[in-house]
Amino acid sequence: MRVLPRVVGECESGGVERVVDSHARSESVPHVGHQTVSTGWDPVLVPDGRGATRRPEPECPVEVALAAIGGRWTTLVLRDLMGGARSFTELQRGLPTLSAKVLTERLVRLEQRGLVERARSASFPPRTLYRLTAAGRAVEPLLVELYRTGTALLETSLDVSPDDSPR
Amino acid sequence: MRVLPRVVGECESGGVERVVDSHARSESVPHVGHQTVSTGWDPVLVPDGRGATRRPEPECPVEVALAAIGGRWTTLVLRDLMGGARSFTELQRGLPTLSAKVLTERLVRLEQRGLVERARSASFPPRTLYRLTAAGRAVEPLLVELYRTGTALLETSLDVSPDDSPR
DNA sequence: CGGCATCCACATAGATACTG
DNA sequence: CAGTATCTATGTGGATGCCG
Repeated sequence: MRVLPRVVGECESGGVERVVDSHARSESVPHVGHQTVSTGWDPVLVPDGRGATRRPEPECPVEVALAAIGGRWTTLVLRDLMGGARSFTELQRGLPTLSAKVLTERLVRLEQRGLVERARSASFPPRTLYRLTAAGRAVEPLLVELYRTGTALLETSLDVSPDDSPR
Repeated sequence: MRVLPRVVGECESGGVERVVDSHARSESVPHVGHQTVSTGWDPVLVPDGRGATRRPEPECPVEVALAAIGGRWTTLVLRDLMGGARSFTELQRGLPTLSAKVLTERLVRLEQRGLVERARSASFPPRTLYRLTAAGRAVEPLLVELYRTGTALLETSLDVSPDDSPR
């Protein structure tokens, strides 16, 4: 993904460029700090300097969001966790063809990113519950928007034919 | 993404399930047609049957949206095209480290999906212009939402450390 | 139950070189 | 200008099997 494939986004920090020949033309990207400054792009799309980048940068908000939901199955896991805490096995039951390996990977990543927290119960049988954190719940509007946009695309170009997406 | 990466989504059509043992428990996914029916998930996340799936299905709106923006560099290309029509070389100038091969791939996919249209001018020197279609413009709110969510994630979990996302 | 360790297959990104 | 053609490296998903 991928997704991602990873997927993509946009950023820019301070004076990171050293490979490109950038110092003779100040035409665009006027070395913005962090606030709303004219970047040459629509300010709705690029509200601050972190989006004014010429390549995929991990610190770019778009990249951060894509990384959070990126990877096959991830949005489905998030969807199921939006309904409340789930155990490993419950998640597997909800997604029967998802292998334990991939589910583990997804949960580890989501936990590393702070979207999910793991709670092991000391009782018997031992149970591990996964639940969304505040950060995890913060992606719900994004999932809704993905659904909405996908619906719009299906209505606009009603062909799409067999899929061959990168991720 | 890889956005991509592959990434993920959710769907369901008519009576597609034949692998799973589904006919003794009508607990969830009550064989919904297309309208708003109780699926066991939050109706905000799963407004219709296409989102009530147990695996990534290409017809699911979420998958469709992710496929549209999926793949490294794709959101950056879309961002630049949001500013108006661009030639191949102009796009390359805006994204200097993006190889011609990948840019070509992205543009072909975006065109196949109906998000971008190509216009060759008969004049000399020959110029090819890429511009967004109505469907392409329809993804702008999604890009905005990605930026917003990414910003929220950066504020919430201000660690994220070096990236190791799948896509 | 809740995973981890392997191995495999394939898709994709990137670099490089060439062309109508 | 606007791509195409290769080749390679890596990553990511899936299957299978084992373990505390």
